[in-house]
Amino acid sequence: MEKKRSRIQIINQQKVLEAGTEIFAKYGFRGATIDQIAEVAGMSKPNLLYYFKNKKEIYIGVLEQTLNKWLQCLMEWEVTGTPEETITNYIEKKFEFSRDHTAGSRVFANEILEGAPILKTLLGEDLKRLVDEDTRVIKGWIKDKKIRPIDPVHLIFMIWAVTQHYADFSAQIETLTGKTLADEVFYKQAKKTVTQIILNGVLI
Amino acid sequence: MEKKRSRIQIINQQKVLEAGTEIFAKYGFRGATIDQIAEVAGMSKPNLLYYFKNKKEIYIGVLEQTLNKWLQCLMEWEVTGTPEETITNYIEKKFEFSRDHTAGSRVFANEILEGAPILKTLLGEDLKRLVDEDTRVIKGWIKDKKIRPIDPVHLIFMIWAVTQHYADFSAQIETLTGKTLADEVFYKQAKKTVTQIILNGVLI
DNA sequence: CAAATAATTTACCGTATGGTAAAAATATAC
DNA sequence: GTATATTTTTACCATACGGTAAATTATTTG
Repeated sequence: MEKKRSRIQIINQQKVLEAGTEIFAKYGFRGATIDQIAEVAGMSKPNLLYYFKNKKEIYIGVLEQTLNKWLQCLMEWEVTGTPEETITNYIEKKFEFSRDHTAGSRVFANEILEGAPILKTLLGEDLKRLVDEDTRVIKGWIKDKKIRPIDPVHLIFMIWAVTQHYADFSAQIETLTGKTLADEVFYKQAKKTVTQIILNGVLI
Repeated sequence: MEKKRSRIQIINQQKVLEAGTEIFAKYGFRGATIDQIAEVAGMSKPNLLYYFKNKKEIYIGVLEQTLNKWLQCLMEWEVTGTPEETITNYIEKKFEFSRDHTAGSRVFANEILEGAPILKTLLGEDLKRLVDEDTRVIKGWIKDKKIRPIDPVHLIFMIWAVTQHYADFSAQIETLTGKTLADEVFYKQAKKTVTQIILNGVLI
């Protein structure tokens, strides 16, 4: 039975999770230090450790929060429309996520680069279910000859890859174009081009 | 004037670079330790530091080697053929790179996640030139109405994103599909699907 | 084979980092 | 306002880590 969290607890735990997201995004679990996180969170290290008993707990908290947001984003799409509407909406949602949760996206990337030691199980369960569901929908479209016969799983990976790329590789993108997803015009142009290519790529 | 390197020097420096690639791929610069690299390289830490004067030198060595391979891969495409041939060949080259240089690809990803502190300059010079060149070629195709009018730079990012994804996120892909690019059938299927979607996406 | 050079090991050092104990300060409940 | 519980700070500790010095062993060169 969890004791109910005080007002200060709620505020400070959230502060730590946000600071943790920022630091883990840059340096991964091993590379991040509690001192860095504490500094960003605006509190002393022992004070931080009063809220999270060790580094791993902060990390798990950050991962959980991020994964939940991501899964929610993946679930939010409407399957009722045409393939064109559905795919457009799906890409839009993922682009929004990359723009609005850039740091979280990178924490995720770092975790997977380290071999997904913490997330592996969750990915194999929750995410697998979502992928299987999406795959079924796409296979239905193919059967009904609404889209070309492509391998669903690779289409899904393509969309994830591209949208994630704009978040994770924004340092590279910024160096090459001078822009990031924070730039409204660039954002729209990226989304439009990607949507266009994928739609033309799969629609008959 | 550099003294010429001995046989043992050449072998051991290469061993260190390979070990470094493996470790930096997983943990990034900050998260990697010299001890880990030394262990993988099969030598003691002081022995390793006889060949590279500090951690950063190993890292720079690894980055240089990887970037050179990547730039070479990007330069190797033939622009003389049709857009269809050229794009197919380009995607193929990038897929090959992801499969054959998975660890290097991840070192690169980690560096960019950390904000590309070392690579920023090089990306802004060498890579920028390549992108500008590719952009010009693609713009030519658009002008000649050989492909649809899409934003060249986002097409390039799409191809990079997808191919890189199979290297960087293979832990996730493996959890979801049970396969990696090392699996011949999976490799061909991924390449085929991606090529198909992109070609249909851009060709008129 | 001996001298010179290169490679490797052993034994360290200072700092950074994860984490703790206990006191001090602050907020909350009565 | 006082007692209680919560929060924060101060002062630490042990270990991990980056790096060095010097002695030892192996290799090359004449």
